[in-house]
Amino acid sequence: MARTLGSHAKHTKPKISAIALNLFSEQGFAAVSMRQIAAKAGLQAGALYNYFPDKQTILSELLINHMENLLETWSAQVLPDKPNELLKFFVDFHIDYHLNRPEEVFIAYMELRNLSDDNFRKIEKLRGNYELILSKILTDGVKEDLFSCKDIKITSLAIIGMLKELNTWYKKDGRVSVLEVKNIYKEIVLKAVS
Amino acid sequence: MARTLGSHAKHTKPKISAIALNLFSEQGFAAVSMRQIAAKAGLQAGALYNYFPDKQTILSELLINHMENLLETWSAQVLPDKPNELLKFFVDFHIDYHLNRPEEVFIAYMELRNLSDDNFRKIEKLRGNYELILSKILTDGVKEDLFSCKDIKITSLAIIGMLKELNTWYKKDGRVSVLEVKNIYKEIVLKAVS
DNA sequence: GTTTTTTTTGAACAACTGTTCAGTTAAAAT
DNA sequence: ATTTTAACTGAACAGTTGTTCAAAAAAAAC
Repeated sequence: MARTLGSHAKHTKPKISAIALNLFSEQGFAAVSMRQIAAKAGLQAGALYNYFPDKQTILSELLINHMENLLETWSAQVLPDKPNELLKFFVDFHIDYHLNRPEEVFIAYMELRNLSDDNFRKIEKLRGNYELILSKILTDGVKEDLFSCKDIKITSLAIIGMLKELNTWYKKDGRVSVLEVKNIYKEIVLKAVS
Repeated sequence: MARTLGSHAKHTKPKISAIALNLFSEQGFAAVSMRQIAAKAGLQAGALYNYFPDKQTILSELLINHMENLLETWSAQVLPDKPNELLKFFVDFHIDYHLNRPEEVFIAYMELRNLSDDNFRKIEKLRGNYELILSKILTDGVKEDLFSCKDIKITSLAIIGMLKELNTWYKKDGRVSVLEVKNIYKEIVLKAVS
């Protein structure tokens, strides 16, 4: 056998990416083999190399796309201009975006060390941009005397860390709804910078 | 050759553990081989099996010891009894303990999925105990009208998440000292539950 | 209907994986 | 000084790893 019935490159690449995302998030990059990914896509391992030059690129594409998508989605939002409203908006946005993409979020901070130096720097830069969004909100709020905090950079990181933690325990059918969680977090964050 | 000059089991096991900790935290459990660990310890791979029944046990021992140690160290502290003082004490304690053990902390939440179900449950229970320490502080504080928060469980997780984030970016020779970081975090945490 | 292009196979490569164990030697016990 | 025990080697096992590539067949172009 060779080329299989109904094979189409345009469908195959996204399919491989989706399967890889799923497997990487379940078992970790190093524990997933090319044959495993190929099998789930109904292919032989060799066929993957038509779409990706190597295993690492499958991962780095997932991570870079995830971060770029996050930043683009934020840019497309219509933002309130009062810093305290904007901060609440940011918390809502972050929680919505991340709870809807648990697998991307998971690998985005689990598999960084499997990237080449180049790709690692790319991701770090994108991450920095995201942190800057929050830093800017805090800076504006402090200027207008709405917020107060000792160190804006550290506070940004602390808030993002707090929000990130959510992904490690939140279950959609759990004790509290997304709406409630968002309200609780908004209150905590607002008080934290008051 | 066989038994090597100056070989002593009592020194060897902790040495293996320390090397494994280092490699696991650098490259991830799945990416580290038994031969790699053995080589750094000046042994052949087979010798590791005198000390551990399998690879997974090296990891699970590290994780379980880390969590047990954390809880024991907390128990040995002399605690202030006012909830707001206790909360500050908790933040100081957590930051000190964790910044001094970056590798343990790293693998403790990176490598959970490589544990057997049994060992995973053990770790989850120990973790739950640690979260309970914070939950109890918050509960007492709320009772005495010193704190206010919508949901104690979620607030505990949020605070611990915030503190955990610290380990991902803090550098000892960075812009701020440990003391300053602790002060900033204490202020954020106290305001968050005010 | 024929040719070209795209997509995939399947075998092969050399290296590496966790684990077992008979044999060997250093250290401890006598 | 001899025996016993503890520590370790080195080879072997059966399997897996990422990656390459000539050959084959389906799809697209003509």
